[in-house]
Amino acid sequence: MPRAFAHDRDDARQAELDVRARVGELPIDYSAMVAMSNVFRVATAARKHMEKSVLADEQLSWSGFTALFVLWVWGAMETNQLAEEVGITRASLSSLMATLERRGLCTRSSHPADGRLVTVGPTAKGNRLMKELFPKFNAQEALLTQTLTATSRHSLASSLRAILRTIESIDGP
Amino acid sequence: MPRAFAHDRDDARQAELDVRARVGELPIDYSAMVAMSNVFRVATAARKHMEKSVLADEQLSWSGFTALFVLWVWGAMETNQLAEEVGITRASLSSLMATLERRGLCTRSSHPADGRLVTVGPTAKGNRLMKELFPKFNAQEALLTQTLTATSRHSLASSLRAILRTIESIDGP
DNA sequence: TCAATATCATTCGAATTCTAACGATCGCGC
DNA sequence: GCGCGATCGTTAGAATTCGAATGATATTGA
Repeated sequence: MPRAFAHDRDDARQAELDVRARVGELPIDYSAMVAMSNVFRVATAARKHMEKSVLADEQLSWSGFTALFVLWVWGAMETNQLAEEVGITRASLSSLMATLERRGLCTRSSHPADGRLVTVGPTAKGNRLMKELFPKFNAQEALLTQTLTATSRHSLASSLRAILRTIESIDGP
Repeated sequence: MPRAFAHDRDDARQAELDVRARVGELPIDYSAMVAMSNVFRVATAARKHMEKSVLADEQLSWSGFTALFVLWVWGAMETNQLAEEVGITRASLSSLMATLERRGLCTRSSHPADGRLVTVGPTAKGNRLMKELFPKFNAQEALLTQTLTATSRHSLASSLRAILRTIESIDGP
């Protein structure tokens, strides 16, 4: 088990002591360090778990799944907006869409009024795939959070939303 | 603001309703969905924030920073262990170490007793860099969690550790 | 009207990561 | 001693991502 982002309480405390010993007298916010490092660690481990248990069978990348999910729930939108939803740059979305379009899961169509814009939408095949895939994905989400009470899950989500608000107030929407 | 992983309570509720409308009568665990999607979203946004505000100046990748931090705090170790700490494969660590070694931040030395093993350690330059960089990194962690109370941060970390335990019990250590 | 500026999607090259395959090395059984 | 399977770090090739540059289109201002 990694020590750097240990999840056992004793190991976490030991990690804090180790860092404290290394940093010296510099002022460090340890509760922020422990909270954020666990966010990163869980996200990495959970994403890898999802990719292997759900996405690998369908040869779908993480971003590909996210884009398809967004299009499945909210329908067609412009590439600019989809890129923000997925959390990648427009350049990355451009190549991602090329991949998804080649597999018949998405379509691109130019905006009738503004020739610069491109609208992206899901195909029937794409929507069918997500209707089959999302319940499997969600079942794994439920599995990973099975030891948390409903109250803990809501508290977790609430704290994370607060962090997200702070980030967006700093880096912009 | 993205709708898919909205952090405003009303938007989050609306997202849940939208998904509910799309999924139909299939049973979905919404508290798990909201909790996990916020983990992913915060991790992505926070990582990008850190890369731009702290790591970009030093031309350091996320994994490069993580590896250097681990070596700074716990000292030299074998590549196998370091790869697990950083959360990348041994193959990825191999090329990462080549980069860090070329910049004079790490050293590789073969194990005297076991010719297969390679021990990785930080250089003085690497340790100096981390001593300068980590306080800046931590200051940003504190900034991003500034709206959370100490109790909330500990609760957040505790819930995340519980998820981590579950993942490791499924996917192995 | 039309040139200058802005915005958009895309392309290009570099960096990072992964899986699979490889060669080297170790430990075990005979 | 000596194969044989296991383990290690590395390499090769593919996929994904990004920043910067590009070309097309729209908008603004003189």
